[in-house]
Amino acid sequence: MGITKSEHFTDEQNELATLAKALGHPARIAIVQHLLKVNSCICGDIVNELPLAQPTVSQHLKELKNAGLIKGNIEGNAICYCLNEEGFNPIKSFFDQINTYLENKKNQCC
Amino acid sequence: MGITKSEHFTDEQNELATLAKALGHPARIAIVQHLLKVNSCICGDIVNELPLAQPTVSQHLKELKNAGLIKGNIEGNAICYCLNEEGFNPIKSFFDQINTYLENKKNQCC
DNA sequence: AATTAATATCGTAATATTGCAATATAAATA
DNA sequence: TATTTATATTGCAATATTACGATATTAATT
Repeated sequence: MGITKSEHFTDEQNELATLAKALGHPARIAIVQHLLKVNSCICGDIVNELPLAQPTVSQHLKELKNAGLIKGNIEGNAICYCLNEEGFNPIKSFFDQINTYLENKKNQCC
Repeated sequence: MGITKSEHFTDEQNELATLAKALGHPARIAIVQHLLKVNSCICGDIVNELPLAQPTVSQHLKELKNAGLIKGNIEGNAICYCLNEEGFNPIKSFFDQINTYLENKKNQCC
């Protein structure tokens, strides 16, 4: 990302940015969309779904997991992934604020 | 970002990722939050608000503008920025989907 | 016209991200 | 226990992001 002065921002700002950044790649959007569709699936299904090599998918899954947006359960020698409800809460309330604002403000700029 | 194979993903996935990436930095979250609070303000106010130099802030504003999340109106020799309502639509409907899903699914993983 | 004020752009160093081959790990199965 | 299957980790090259000093641009003011 380059040099980021995260110490100069609030915890909330850093948390929201981390969540947004986790969603800031089409492969990770595709993973979330796939989990929305199938509810839960093993890693191999996602590898088949995406146009990327297995290590690359594994890395994207790791980033989504680190951000708290998905969770993985060991299931035999496979790992079953699904969305993590609580992980979306901060970003959900952020967009709720924005939506409420935009609905009331009717977009009058300057 | 490194090598990103955006041609392998759908337009929707690329668009959502672009919007999320634009919000994936605490400075840009802070800018959006500030605009939420003051409705609109000139660039210089944002420079004073953030712990970053003017060229850096200008660059962050440019990225938010390129993503369509804010717009800037020339006002004398200053530029007045505010949120761009339509820009948030794709990401809004994406999170609406996620919220609807999570409310109905009650988070049953695997 | 020169100066000031506000913002953008350029250039560049430091750092982060992306992608994947090679390899490691861990569980199931033969 | 050797092999297969599923996933993660390592290492590295290519590329992107971040930050900011220096400088350019543009409009207002003197």
